[in-house]
Amino acid sequence: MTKSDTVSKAPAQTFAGQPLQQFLTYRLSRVQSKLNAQMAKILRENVGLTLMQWRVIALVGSAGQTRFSSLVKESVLDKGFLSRNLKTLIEQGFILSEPDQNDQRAQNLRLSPKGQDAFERALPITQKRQEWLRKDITEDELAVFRRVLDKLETASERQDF
Amino acid sequence: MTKSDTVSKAPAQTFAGQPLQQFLTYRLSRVQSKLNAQMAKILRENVGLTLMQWRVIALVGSAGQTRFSSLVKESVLDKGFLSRNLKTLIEQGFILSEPDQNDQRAQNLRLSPKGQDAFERALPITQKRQEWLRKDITEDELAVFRRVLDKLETASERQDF
DNA sequence: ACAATAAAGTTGACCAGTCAAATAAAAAGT
DNA sequence: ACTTTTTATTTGACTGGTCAACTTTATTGT
Repeated sequence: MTKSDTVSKAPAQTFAGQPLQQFLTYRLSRVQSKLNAQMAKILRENVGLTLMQWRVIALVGSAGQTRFSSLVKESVLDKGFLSRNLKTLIEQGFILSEPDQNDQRAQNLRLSPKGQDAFERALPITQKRQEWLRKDITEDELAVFRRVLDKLETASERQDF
Repeated sequence: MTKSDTVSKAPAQTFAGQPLQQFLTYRLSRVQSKLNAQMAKILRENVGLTLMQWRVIALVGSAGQTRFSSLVKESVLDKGFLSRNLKTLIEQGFILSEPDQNDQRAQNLRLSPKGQDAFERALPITQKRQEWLRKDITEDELAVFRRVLDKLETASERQDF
């Protein structure tokens, strides 16, 4: 219709000789960002949480009583990142922080009732979504998928390119 | 040794019922960031380019003479992102920008000799690395991998969760 | 007991990315 | 010819995320 219904060559293929790297980088990040976007939407609509809020709440919720440093170790999140997000969640009343008796540096973290409630409402939804995502993927496919990711990860760690 | 040799449960598994979402999100982003980091390193050491410089140079280089707007369409990059990066690459002398004769809004872009040189030096390296990455992955595995990504992407686009 | 070191958290600075608003020129409609 | 709409590009503002420096409190070594 529009005059600039531009020629539209095969979009990604235009790119000279980079099919795999192209494919990998591009697809990986695209899929990931779509998964995140969807998850964010689901959480927003069903529980009223942002992805980030959920991440941290899930972390604390499934750990029970923890300390900041344990979270940093268990999750793979950055200290700074976690610290800031935790702070806003505490301000928002999802998480309670109490100074540790024995160690004045440390703070003990746990969900507030409000946080616990959010956690309990979100959890089954995330599980349901998980099953939903998986339902079209066979065990075999998933196994291969994991294996390829492993191989890629391993390769990407090697120095001897 | 230390008194706070904290109990250290199985690290990732601690996380309640999220294996897949966990797995997907976490693994995907990890693999991706490792691939990027490695690529960045290779480019830095062998060609002296940053990943970002390379991305844009590769884009312009394989397109030949283009316009900004075409790049935006072909790549999936954000306008703003591209505009800024292009600007710095022009300042750095990798890319030449000439106003279009017919359309005063548009600029024609192409690699400068310096940019062309960088492109030609980087290209074979990226291809070599690509083969290197692939060498442990069979055709079948790759096919499944793609298929799973497709399925995930499709699922992540659906609204009817 | 006391200096050196390490651990817990916080903060500041910074880069990548996304989105939306702004500017400016061209094309279309009347 | 003149207003409206579209297209091209830039800029600003904001989020997510990483890194490193910094403060405070414990721990360790002497």
